[in-house]
Amino acid sequence: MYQEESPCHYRRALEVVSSKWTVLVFYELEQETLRYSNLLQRIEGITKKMLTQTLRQLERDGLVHRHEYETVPPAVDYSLTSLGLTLIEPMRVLHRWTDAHYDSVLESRRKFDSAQEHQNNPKKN
Amino acid sequence: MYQEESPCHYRRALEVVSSKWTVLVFYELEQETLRYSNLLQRIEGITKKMLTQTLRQLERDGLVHRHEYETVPPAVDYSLTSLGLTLIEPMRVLHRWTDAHYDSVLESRRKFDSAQEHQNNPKKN
DNA sequence: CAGCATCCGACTGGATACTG
DNA sequence: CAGTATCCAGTCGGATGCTG
Repeated sequence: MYQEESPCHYRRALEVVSSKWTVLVFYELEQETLRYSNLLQRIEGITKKMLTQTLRQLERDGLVHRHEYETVPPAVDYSLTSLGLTLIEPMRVLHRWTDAHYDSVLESRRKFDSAQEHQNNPKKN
Repeated sequence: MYQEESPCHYRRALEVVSSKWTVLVFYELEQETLRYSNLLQRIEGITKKMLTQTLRQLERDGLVHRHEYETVPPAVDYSLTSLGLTLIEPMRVLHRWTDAHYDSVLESRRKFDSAQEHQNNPKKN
């Protein structure tokens, strides 16, 4: 069983995937190779700094391939590596869970928060 | 396809699961109901503050149930809710990916880092 | 075009001490 | 026992400006 193995290992691995922008970059690259500026446009709210940082991380982890064309001005495009492709299915599973259960999470939060309210303002009951 | 749906939605949902300690707490509770102090002992390196914060979040999200016994001194135990149980399989899938591919990630990092070294110190070649 | 460098406020999380 | 409160260093990430 998975319980017997190092949970730290597991946790560190999750970090590969769970940073704020990683999922969104992955999301775009899953469909097609894209250039830096394409990614910048498509991923709403991301800054150059964060995009670069995220791509570097993914490249370092071997999940994304960076291809630089020797042109002026420079052009660079990014695509998933074969290792990156293996992550798509696990991410889909998580995505499916999201679709199926995220409403329940939101619902639970509402209940929890209003319960907290009643704790703090038990006046009008 | 999942691409057509809001990636933001997806990202926010990932946050449910991807905080530093969440996975480890889940990991322990997957097997059995545990008391606060049990969790504190079992999860190496976690502080009371972080454990409490993580448990509160999970409770708020409806993934963990908090049961408080009206005794002195107080006793509290935690278990997964039925919603929490639905998350186990997705997490297992991610875990399996870890086992299968994390070495590749580490290997890729080594290569990337030593390539960076050569960039910075191209002396001895 | 595809970044890198810098500044800086905000948030995170660890250590420690205290409490019903 | 199961937390809460406070302090504080470190990190994250946004804004802005510069460059090959």
